[in-house]
Amino acid sequence: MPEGHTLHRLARELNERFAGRPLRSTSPQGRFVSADRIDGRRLTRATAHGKHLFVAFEGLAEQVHVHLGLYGGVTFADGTDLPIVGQVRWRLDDGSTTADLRGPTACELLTPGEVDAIRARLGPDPLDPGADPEPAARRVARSRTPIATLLLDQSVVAGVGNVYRAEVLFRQRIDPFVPGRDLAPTTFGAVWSDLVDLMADGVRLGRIDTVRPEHTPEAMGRPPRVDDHGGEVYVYRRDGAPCLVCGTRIRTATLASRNLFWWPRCQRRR
DNA sequence: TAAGTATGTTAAG
DNA sequence: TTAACCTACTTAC
Repeated sequence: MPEGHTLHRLARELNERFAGRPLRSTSPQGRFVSADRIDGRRLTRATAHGKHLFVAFEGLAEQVHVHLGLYGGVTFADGTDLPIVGQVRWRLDDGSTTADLRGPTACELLTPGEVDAIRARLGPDPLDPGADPEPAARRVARSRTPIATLLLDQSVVAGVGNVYRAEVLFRQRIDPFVPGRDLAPTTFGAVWSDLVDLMADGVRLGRIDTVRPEHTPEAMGRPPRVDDHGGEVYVYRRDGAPCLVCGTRIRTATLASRNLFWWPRCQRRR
């Protein structure tokens, strides 16, 4: 379930559970070859930038870089020496809790220079309280690329994935195909501040909920919905269903090889 | 048993 | 633009 909120939540959980504690580090699957260089060290700090996680350890200049890709994830469980279930790339335990990482695109030990290089190619992150959205606004304002494509470009805004993209464009009533340069001057600012709120909710709740109180099934007098990905949303993967606002049907299309969901009737703003 | 799918990214053509 | 890669789970045959 990895959009930016998942990684920030994971960084927080690693800090809460493991910071300052010496950890056992192994690679049950054998594919994280540097796991033993971490074994026995104390975790000093886990940080997230967009969808990237960096984990630092005492006495080690390098940091572990993790990217979960499409379906990677970390599970925490009480106990140690637990049986290995499935493919576990990296296992950490502090003597009482075990964390297992499965299915990441990246799990590697990187030099400070390599870490800087990754961070340098990422845009501002709505989950970073000190982030400056101006560089992102400038990129959008100069681009002929559709706003829906720009929002998934991690060098423009870091951490937005396919769900937040579809949902923020619906909430702001923006036509996904409008070129960035054709958006009204205030529109990107509204997108950014909505992302700041939505993604902070995502970190807090551990799921993506985007439906405003006035549009919940209860408020609308409709039966409750269960979305397979676990959140309450307006458009993501609701193709064929009626729009929660106007009742017409959602459209779906492929844009830059990702599924896009939107309602043309509600999303006309530029 | 095989195929398809998923909140992602990179490299090859 | 396409294929490849990482894993688990569901659906089709």
